[in-house]
Amino acid sequence: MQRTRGRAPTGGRADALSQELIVGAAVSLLDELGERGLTFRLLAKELNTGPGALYWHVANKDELVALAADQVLGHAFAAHASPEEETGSGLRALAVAVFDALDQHPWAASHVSAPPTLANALRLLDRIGTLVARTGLPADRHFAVATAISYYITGVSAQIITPRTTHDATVSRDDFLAETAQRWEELDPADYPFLTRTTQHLRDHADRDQFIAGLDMLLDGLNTTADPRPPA
Amino acid sequence: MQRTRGRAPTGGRADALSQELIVGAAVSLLDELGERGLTFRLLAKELNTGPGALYWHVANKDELVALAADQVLGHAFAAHASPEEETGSGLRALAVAVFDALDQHPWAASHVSAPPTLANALRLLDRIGTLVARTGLPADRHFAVATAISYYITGVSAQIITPRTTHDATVSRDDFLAETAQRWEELDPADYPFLTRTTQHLRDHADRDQFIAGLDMLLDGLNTTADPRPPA
DNA sequence: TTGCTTATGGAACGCCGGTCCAAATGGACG
DNA sequence: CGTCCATTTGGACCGGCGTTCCATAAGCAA
Repeated sequence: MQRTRGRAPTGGRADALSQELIVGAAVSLLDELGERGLTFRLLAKELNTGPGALYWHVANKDELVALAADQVLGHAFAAHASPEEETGSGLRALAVAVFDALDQHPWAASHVSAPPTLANALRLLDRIGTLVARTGLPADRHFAVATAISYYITGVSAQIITPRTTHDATVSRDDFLAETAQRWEELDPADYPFLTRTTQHLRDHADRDQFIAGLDMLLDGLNTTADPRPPA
Repeated sequence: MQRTRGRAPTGGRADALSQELIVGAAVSLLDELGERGLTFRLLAKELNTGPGALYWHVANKDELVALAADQVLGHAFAAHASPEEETGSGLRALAVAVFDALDQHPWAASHVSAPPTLANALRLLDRIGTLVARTGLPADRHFAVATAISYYITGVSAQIITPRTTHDATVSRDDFLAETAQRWEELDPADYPFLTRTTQHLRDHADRDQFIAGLDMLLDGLNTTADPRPPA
């Protein structure tokens, strides 16, 4: 296997395989069929080759999916693009861009991991850290704060988005929420005082807004500790 | 399949199978071998039966793992136990209890999902909501805030804990961090100004403290919006 | 042309999740 | 105490998966 090395020294075949090509095709298949539907046999057929050839460019399925997820993470930077913004909303915009990217490729949400080793995951953490460093925060807290934000972005996105890949595709999100809400209503209010009271909010909530609501809480906490106490 | 119904009407066999028994054995096997190592064949052998019998009590592997993860979540309540505390540290203690429970069963971290349908996931969200409701927060924000905290707890725990299940068990966590730190050091500081600067923090950080650091940021954000502005 | 490295792709291996169904079990009823 | 029947069991089996193996092809250097 070549793995880490770059392209072939020169020309190569016209129909040459490459890791980028394989990962690209994998992303398409994952979008279409989900993680369970991605198969080395199917992927090979898609690329007019055999399963064995793929293993020359990719170690195994885990690595393939990880690379595919990292490529999706790259979409977020393409959409975001502008690193030169003021601190607060810079972090906010970056976070939302990541959420949106993962939202369009739900299978990827549960495969972006930390501490990052893949290219785009590295870029993400670095950008967050750079934005955090522009705050008034003492330097020795930069790492903890940056990773906390990074963990929030990828972890909470995964929590919100992943369920969509699990549920039967035949039942819509609204129907699923309505069902869940009804089940909550049938619980004993003595055991579940909160849930039985909040079913309407469950029905009405928008995933993206919830991600942002929590994000704003987190960033508010950041500002509280960043500025010792701003004038009232 | 019986699935949702309770026990057999009366006695039943001495060596009778049950969902609890199966899930309990599954947890042991998952602790020992991880998700990939859990097999219906192996589990059946462990319980002195055949794979077919298990499917009478459990729909499929996904459900089995979800039930097992929910049982692990239950451990957190056993450790926490005291719902009658003041608001701030009540949420904090509950969150940490969940993190610790998942920390001891890493395979479970990526399988606690929301919106909850399983027993202990429901209990968790309800407790969080109840504690949030004791804050001065307006009632129409309870749902968003409670789910944000719930998402943080399960999502960030998963981010922090899950990688441990992936890495080769032969290499220690410290070695892995050292390797990663070195790779970060070798990056171009022009492309990765933050990462190349913060490798020592990566080496030294404790996972549990990082979870708590982010949690405190989030809860600070909650207090900021809860109290309009406390006296200075 | 020759020899070697790089890359291919199809056959084969071992194992898995899941289904099927013949048989065993043990109360309910007479 | 014997018969019946719903419940539950468990082993054989199926299709398909990830991965490995290896005979072969394609490009490159001499």
